[in-house]
Amino acid sequence: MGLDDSCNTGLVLGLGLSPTPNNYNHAIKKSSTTVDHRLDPSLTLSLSGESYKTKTVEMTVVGAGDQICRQTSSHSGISSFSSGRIKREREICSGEEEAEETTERVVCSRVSEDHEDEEGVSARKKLRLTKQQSALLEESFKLHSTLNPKQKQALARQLNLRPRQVEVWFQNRRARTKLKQTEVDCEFLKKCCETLTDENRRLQKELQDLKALKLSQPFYMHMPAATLTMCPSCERLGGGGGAGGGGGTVAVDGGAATGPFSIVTKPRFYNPFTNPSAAC
DNA sequence: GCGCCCGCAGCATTTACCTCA
DNA sequence: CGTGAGGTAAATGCTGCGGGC
Repeated sequence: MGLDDSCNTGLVLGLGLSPTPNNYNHAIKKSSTTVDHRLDPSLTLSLSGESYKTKTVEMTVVGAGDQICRQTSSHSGISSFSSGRIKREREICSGEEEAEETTERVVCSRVSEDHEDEEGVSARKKLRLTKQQSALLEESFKLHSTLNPKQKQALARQLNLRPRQVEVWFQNRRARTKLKQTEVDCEFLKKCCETLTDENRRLQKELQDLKALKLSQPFYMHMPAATLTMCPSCERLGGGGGAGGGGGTVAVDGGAATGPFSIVTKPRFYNPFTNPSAAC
């Protein structure tokens, strides 16, 4: 992630406010679903955002029959699905049933097969994807973080999974990516905050030193030039105009030639958002 | 053109299962 | 062996968007 990536988000770090990065986390957590309306400082974690539109695909909900064959686990590995999401189940499942003969792949289960116990409580068993399946899904995710129905279908067929499972996997995968990115960004912002705090502290101290210097040498202007002190950090002559500063804040001048000792100054205030190398 | 409804996809959040220390 | 934490598959509810009317 480049620094610019996280800095073009309208995020503002304000010095002088108590740095509480945890608020950031909270904000992200609560900005649910209204991605477009984020006004709070936030990081936009945009994924590739392929947009596609599909037509309704009709399917027949197949009855029982598929078996779970787990390669690496000793559990039965039957995945169950609540029947409440019929809409979701209305996906193309053609071809899934073709995979019955495979000996090594996970095969999807069906709603009707989902054993409910006597009380009718569905027993949700967790499917564990094989390494092969995970690897292929990962590969696919690298190519596209979202899938169109055809891709989903093809992938599902390839993996002997139901399209819904592929879809869920991609959803969860996107969520994990986003979470990871959020953590990274949070760390980055913490560092930025620390850096800026340090910088501010340093500048405040520098200002105090300059003020003290000015007080101790009130008539320095009449002294020979050789005795003038030079600011060690910015190579600006001490006692230059406008060193008064207001209320503890450090004025960052643009190097305008106003006083008798005006020198072109280096840009002193460093903004981690524009100076990535120095920031973190 | 505009508003309404519908279907769909994606997301955030939650739940539940599984593994492992 | 029991347990808690962490990972993750799956469920649920909501929102935004596009298309049809």
